[in-house]
Amino acid sequence: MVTTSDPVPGFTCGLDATLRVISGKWKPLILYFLLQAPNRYGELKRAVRRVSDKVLIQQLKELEADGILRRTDYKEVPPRVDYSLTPLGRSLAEALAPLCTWGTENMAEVSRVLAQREAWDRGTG
Amino acid sequence: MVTTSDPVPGFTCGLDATLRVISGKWKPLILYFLLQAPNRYGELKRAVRRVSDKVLIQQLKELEADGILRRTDYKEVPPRVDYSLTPLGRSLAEALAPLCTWGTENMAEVSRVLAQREAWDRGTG
DNA sequence: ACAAGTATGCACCTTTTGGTAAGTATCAAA
DNA sequence: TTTGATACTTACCAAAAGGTGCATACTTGT
Repeated sequence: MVTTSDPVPGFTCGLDATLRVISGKWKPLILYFLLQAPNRYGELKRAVRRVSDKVLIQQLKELEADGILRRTDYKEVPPRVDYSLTPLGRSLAEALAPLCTWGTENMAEVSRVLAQREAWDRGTG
Repeated sequence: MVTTSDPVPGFTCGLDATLRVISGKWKPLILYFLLQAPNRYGELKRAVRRVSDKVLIQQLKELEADGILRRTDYKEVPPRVDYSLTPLGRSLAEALAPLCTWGTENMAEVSRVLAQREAWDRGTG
């Protein structure tokens, strides 16, 4: 099979386009927290529990490059930087809201099912 | 640092829960296509362009294990199997709709910005 | 004097994820 | 009879993604 690799993708649909922007282990969570308000780097880092510095910075940079968020460096010392959503970013974060709701409503179901899958993975994997 | 690994996660929020279910390169696309037309393996494979058999099957299995979709094997020969959303799956797929819309509305922006990032990645990498 | 907090960068390494190519059983069309 | 379609499976491998730990430069609190 010849996986025709397009130099400029050309998405199969809107969802495809969106996924290119939000794929990254912590990106949706970053957007979610930024929508509520926390902005300084340290706060974000504490909000997005268990993320490593390297990856958090990296994903913030990508989101900035994609015009989703804006970085403001106050040039103070000790360093003070904050991150906020651009209008584009805000609209994206809002589009994520139904997923939050879904997760909240089905959290019990999800955690049950995920626990099962882990057990099963250990047997199969 | 000691990354406290929880045996049973305990999500930080609803979004976190949802992400556990839909993470996988092609899962959201699978849900999206199944919402429009519950259907056969081969059709799905053609719809989700560029996915490999191995991964498509694997993600279908996980979604089935998670109660998102249902697999029906007609026990015919040549094989005939189809996949459809469960009610839970349908609600999830519906929650994805705003992301499709967002992607469609901002597709130009997204592809521009993504092309830039690729160029930049090659410089920085 | 020393630790801690601040926002990052970097080298190195592990884990996770996904892809390739081959094979299975059966039937129908060429 | 060879080919192709069907829905998978498996072994092997490459790439992507993420994590760890150390370093920076300056300040505030102990």
